[in-house]
Amino acid sequence: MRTAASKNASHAATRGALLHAAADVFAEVGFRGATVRDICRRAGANVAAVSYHFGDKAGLYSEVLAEQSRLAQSRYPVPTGDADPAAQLGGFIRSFLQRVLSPELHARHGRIMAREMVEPTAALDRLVAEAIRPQSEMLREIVSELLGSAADPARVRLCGMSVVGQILFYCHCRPVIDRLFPGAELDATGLDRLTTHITAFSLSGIRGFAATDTLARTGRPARTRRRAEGPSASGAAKRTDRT
Amino acid sequence: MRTAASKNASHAATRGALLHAAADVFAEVGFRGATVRDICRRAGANVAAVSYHFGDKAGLYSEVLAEQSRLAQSRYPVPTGDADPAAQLGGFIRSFLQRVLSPELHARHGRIMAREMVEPTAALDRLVAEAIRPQSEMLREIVSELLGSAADPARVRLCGMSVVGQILFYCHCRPVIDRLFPGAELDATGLDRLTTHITAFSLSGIRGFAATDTLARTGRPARTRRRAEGPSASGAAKRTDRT
DNA sequence: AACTGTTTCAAACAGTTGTTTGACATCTCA
DNA sequence: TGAGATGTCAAACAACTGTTTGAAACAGTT
Repeated sequence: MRTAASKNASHAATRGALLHAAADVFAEVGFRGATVRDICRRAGANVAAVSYHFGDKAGLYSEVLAEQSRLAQSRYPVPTGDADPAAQLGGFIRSFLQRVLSPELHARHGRIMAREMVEPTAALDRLVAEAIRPQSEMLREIVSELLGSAADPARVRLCGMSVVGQILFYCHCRPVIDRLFPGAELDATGLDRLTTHITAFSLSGIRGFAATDTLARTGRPARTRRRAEGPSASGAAKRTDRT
Repeated sequence: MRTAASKNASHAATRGALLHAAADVFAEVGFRGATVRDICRRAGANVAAVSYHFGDKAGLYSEVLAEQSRLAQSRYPVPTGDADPAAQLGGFIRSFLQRVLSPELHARHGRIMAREMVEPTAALDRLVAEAIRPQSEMLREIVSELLGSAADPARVRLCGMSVVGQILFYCHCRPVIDRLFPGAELDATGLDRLTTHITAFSLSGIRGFAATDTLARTGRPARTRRRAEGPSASGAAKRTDRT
């Protein structure tokens, strides 16, 4: 049997060093591109260490994914308060952006998550269950409040994805953005600008749908107040967006 | 010297078969995951064929990327007409969605592009120059018209990215979406619903910024007409969103 | 000191990778 | 027909992959 705590400090040490180095390597070149030799070299450990501590490369990756997810969540949690829905949405967007784009987290967490979403491994199911679905549920409640109680659940989902899509774009397409608009850094103030823009854009977008229900509740036909819009815009959307 | 056309039909034949098979394989497992042996097996060609026809694996990939980009562009071009800006935006969004999500193109073009954006190879520069930047410029002009002539160029850029972000989300995060909301297929009618939603959402979002300028032109202070919003919403955006 | 379980390590293993090689087949043009 | 270019092919090459092995180093207990 093992003697509780003191047995061997080196166990936790090399295990931690492996997780640390692996996060860097996986973020840089992805799961496939990463080699256990490279990871172990950076961690100052032997090649066999991965097999010993995590079973195999996939086990190490899965652990890195879970740890990065926890770390980002505790570093920038979604602020839960009794604020109005608009402020709640702003808080959700801000914390989300910080998790995937803040310089401290993008290099590892953001890039690893982006890769995992585009090119999923067996670890994605666990990630969805433990990290992504709870976030999705939070956003659903916020958008639902903004749209009004009578909102179509499908519309709530679509609006939620419109919000998240805007956020993740800067994470997933960073290489393209850097080439299209060089010099547009994403430091702290850049993140602030992004937060305010996406929040304002999304609030307008969501309220464009909410207007219908709001007016409906007052008994006034929604159509009379709508401005003329493009043919494929909300006019058409009202009839077709069902599921 | 080579004798023009008739020399060897097998040249173009195996070259085409390689491009065809390579597009499938690269879409399925990415550049790194693809093996030239697998590609050649599917193409019914010898292992040495890739080296002979394209120099190396990277050359083949670069050619696949360029060909897929041309193919998608010619299959679903952005409709250019003298329609009003709102309809133009709808057309842009529709064609973009079809290129990356329509069943015929998503399996190859959409997935390859998604991978290339998240995990770029040396071929990304060419792709940006030949395919992405022209699209970006088209969108810039549409959004610019919607926002009004006095619009801040940075705001135009941000709005454009908000639009594209919504679109690409369904392409990049498809594995996650399938797990979060199983059964939500993306057939032709699903694409229609998506088009109308994103168009309506974006028009509202963009017009939320345009309102300021519109009101400013009438000489009326913008603030007086604004509803109360979240602190991090458009109120803050007005002051901070500059670059 | 001897014993125990734990952790590290150099070395090796078996398999796959992209690419090259030189022989062979096929075709064009003189 | 024969010279020469062009395309295909099986085989081999060298490098790298994840993982395993058995011995050695280590720490704590008896």
